Amino acid sequence: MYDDPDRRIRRSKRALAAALVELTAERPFNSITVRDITDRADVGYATFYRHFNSKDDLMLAVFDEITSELEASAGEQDDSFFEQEGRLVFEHVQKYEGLYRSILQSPEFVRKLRKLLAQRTEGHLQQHIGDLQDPAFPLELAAHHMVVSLIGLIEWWLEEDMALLVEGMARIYQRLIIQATWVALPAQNDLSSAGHFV
Amino acid sequence: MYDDPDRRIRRSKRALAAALVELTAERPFNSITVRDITDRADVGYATFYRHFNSKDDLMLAVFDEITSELEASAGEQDDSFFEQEGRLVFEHVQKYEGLYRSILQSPEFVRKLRKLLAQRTEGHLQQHIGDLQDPAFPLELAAHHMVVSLIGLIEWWLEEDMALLVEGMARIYQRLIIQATWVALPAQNDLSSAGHFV
DNA sequence: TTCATTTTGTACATAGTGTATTATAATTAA
DNA sequence: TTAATTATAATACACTATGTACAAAATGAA
Repeated sequence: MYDDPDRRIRRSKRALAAALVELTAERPFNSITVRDITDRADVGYATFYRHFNSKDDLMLAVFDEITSELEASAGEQDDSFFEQEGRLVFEHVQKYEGLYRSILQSPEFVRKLRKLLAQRTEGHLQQHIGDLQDPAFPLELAAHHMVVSLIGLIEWWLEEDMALLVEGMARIYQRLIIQATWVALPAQNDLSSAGHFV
Repeated sequence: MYDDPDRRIRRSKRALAAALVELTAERPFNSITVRDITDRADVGYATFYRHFNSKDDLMLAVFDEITSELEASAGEQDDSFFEQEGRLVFEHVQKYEGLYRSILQSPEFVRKLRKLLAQRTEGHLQQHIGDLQDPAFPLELAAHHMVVSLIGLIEWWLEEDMALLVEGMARIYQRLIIQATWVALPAQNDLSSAGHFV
């Protein structure tokens, strides 16, 4: 995003992104106009449209920026993926609170976040489970459930102004979502086989 | 909503509500304007604003209308609440598919739907569990989780164009959400005590 | 320094919202 | 049935926001 050879372009994009982050920390995403962003960034109104197609487009770029950071830290973990994931995610939320609050208000971004997480989650489930699929309970649905629940947990945490510690949320996540989903999977519905998850 | 003494008011409101339901079955809620609704309802543009403050306000009224129907059927059940709930909800979704698709696109209505369901769910949990609360895992969070997951399940079902039967979804709901959440609750984390839920 | 490109400021077309007005029509209450 | 009341339709209007167009000025790359 900020890798253009022309310094003016880098400067404009950076200013617009920073302005959006600032504004989303102050008030709801819906209430922010393109003019608000360009004013805050101290950039001409038309300049915005040279680099981004819409307000959502800018948000998407910012979103990609910060999620790649989460992806990177999650990528370092490997077989201990599910144990670490909760902590990493809640730390990330804590760091980018305002942005998460905005993103979670916009169905489009929630969809994007879901897709990102669901893809990873299904892969990891497949890896742990093998091919013991039940057509009455697709693995894809299990992954979807885990992701939706995680996002729900994040929303609840933010609504409660992050009263619980990251570690507490990670533990609840582990128990209520990871472990619970594992147990509910048709092929291995006893705790003893839960392996990594318990 | 339709209980005004003046027949003209009833007629206008009914026409506007029906038009919204029709339009939401055809295309996304966001893309529908007030003018679209009044055109479809064959009602004057300004008339809309005599009865509703906004497009959302109308949707809210329609939403209240159909959820009261769900509430009524759920109210008939009592101690077998959690067993029946899944089937009732998925039947309701099937009946009002277009409306659910619209509602689930709007964060505001999702919030309202959540509140409605969460309140009921927390009450039922309390009733089954008593006062064995753990501050590290509030009952309110368990209820929130159940509701968010249920809505997530509905969304997945709609995305898959309701390929699974109502009964199948109800069974998955029972297993993946009701039973799983019960097991994850701190005080009774063994299957044998699950009582109603297993 | 030169020259290509970006930026700026502004104007404009478009689209949607919500309010106001007024003649007309429907409804209620008497 | 009639009179008073009230809703409706049609339209105009102010307002807000979006996204595009264009010429002049500023800036950066070479």
